[in-house]
Amino acid sequence: MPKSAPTIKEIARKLNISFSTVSRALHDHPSIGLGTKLKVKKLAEELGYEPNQTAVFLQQGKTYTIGVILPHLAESFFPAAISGIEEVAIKNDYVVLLGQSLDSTEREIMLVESMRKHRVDGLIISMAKNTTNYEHFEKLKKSNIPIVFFDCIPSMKEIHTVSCNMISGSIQAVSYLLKKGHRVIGLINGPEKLTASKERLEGYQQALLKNRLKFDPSLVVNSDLTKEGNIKALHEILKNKRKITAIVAFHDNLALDIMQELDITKQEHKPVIVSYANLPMMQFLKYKPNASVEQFPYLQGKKAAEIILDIIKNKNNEQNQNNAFYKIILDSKLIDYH
Amino acid sequence: MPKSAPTIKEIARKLNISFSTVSRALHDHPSIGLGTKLKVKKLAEELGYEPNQTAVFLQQGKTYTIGVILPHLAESFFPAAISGIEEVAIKNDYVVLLGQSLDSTEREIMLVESMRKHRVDGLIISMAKNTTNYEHFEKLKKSNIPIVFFDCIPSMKEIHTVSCNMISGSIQAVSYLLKKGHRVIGLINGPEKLTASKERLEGYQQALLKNRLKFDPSLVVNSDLTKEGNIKALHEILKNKRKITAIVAFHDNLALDIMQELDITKQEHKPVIVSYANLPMMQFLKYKPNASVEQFPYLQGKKAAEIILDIIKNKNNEQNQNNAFYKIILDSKLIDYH
DNA sequence: TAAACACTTGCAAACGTTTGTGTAAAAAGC
DNA sequence: GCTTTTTACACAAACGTTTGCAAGTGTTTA
Repeated sequence: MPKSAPTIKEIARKLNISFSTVSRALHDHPSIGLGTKLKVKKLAEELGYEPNQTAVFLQQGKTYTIGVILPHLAESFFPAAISGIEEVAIKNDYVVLLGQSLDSTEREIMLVESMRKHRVDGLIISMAKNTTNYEHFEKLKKSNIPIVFFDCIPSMKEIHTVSCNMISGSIQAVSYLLKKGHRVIGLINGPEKLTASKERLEGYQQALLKNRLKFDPSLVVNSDLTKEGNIKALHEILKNKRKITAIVAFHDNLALDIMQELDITKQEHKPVIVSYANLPMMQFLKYKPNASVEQFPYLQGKKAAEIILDIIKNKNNEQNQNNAFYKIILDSKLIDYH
Repeated sequence: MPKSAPTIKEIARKLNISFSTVSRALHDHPSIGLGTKLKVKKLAEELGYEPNQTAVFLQQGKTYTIGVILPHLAESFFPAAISGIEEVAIKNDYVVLLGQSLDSTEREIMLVESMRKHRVDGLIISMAKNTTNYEHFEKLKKSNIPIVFFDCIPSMKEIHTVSCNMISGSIQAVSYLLKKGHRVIGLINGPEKLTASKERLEGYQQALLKNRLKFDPSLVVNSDLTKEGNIKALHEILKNKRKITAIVAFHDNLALDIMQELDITKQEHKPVIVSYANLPMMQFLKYKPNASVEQFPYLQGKKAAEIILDIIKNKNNEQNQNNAFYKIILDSKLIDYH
């Protein structure tokens, strides 16, 4: 029968001193005599004493925990982001509470509630794709729990955000193709309403403009990002009257889907493809896009964690009167695989 | 200036009743009058009251948190395992504290300490690959924090474990190759001391035995699992006097490395390859092993979580006298890609 | 009419800390 | 040898809960 963990009171009793003295001794408080300090520390060591953090949490009103809610870990973007978050958290003696929303708003709400109950000091969230109601986030703000959004960000006012600007990467992607001589470049984009899609389109258009080419809306199609949707989008775009020699694909996965389809249907002139994500698995692939836009998930996670810790630490300063909101935008970058 | 969260005491003051009454009212304690019960609940709702869990934790000596420590999330095995864990955790109103050891013992120790300080109710661990000293785990056991190990398990007595029996999968893998007519089958294994490696070898030998073939030790080489190590192992095995027509590879990643190398060095008769992991990315690959052994990470995670919760919940029963230890072994299964 | 009983509610201790304040004894000043 | 300062410790409140026990009503029973 394992005895329960030793407490300060236990040490105090055994040493016949008050438990406040024990507490101070363990914290090297200057008003404690060297002798007792040593005695206390020795006994604490012997008993394997560890402060009960839940008590400390209650006392300090802090849990040294940051919550992270994201759609899922299957996409390699998120493990990378978490690693960035964890790195910063560990350095600051914080700990990471994880929840996957699985892109379900309902589950996201539940996770937010759960983390609120567990009194996380701050929250880092990549929103579920189809969340449109932000009440649960508002409630969180009212609870005085700071949030930093990254990657998939709600369209709310007065929030802290970290994101990666896809426009720059898109310009690079299209410019890359233009430089290679392509003039009829298709864009298979994601769902129209997504910010991510809008940014890709924006960059696509800007790159054309820069090169004094006219934007042809018929060269842009949207996919719902399922495998069938991707294939459908591919065939749709190939129907274009003009001969498409290159395609910008919303994501590496989409790129792989359509490359497979191009292969299966034995297209004679396969278009050159560039996409987004720069998934780690790409290094293993023989047939892959020509280039892919890197979104620096690790860095995004790191930044988000730094911000949340900064907010947490300055929470009680006069600083918080100064209602400034972080809005970090990293630049994406095209990675050429050849 | 956001006001701090409302407490039971606040509600009590506003209603001019004692806070113990409030507490009981909120918990639907039978001894509280219906009238006050309603009053209390109404006001609690209005104020947006949420019990301060850290206080509850302190009171109950539980945190409703389970810690998960694993090497890293980059390998898709672990996100799947976490998903299984999270699923069970959520259903039981538990929450998941995550830490990546990055296969560093030092970091693993730090994480264990950190989780212990945060008083997780239980811990699920996939050990760092090169951890050989188990003091930190022993200390945990002494602290009366239950642990369930999965995937990579220390060779300790009296621990709870969930693992996937690679022997069955290995037998299937080799049998698969034998059925295809291969008689000289190489095995590129992982580091010799790993249980995972031992099990693969064991299965390899058993399959041969079953088919009355003699085991030839020269057909087995070990790799350190770095890319260079994998390539080196490939060339070493190909030097064999006998003509190797098939290879069993320790892991899909190893398989991909050596397939790339076979391609680069333009071997005329490429051996057929089967490997382990059944990585999700395989579905995207055109050139991949013929088959791969699935280890059911989601299921392993789920089982591990179910066990840890069972232990936590029965901790104070007389049950814990009965020193039984869970040892769940799932069977692996060969997945044929063709 | 007193005793017994529900039914409600309040009081206070407990969980394990941290920390402000009070107070002895020891050291210093004169 | 007296006051003053310093040193080293104890006391107690607080963080927000839960819960055993006591106590106050009002109602039923003998």
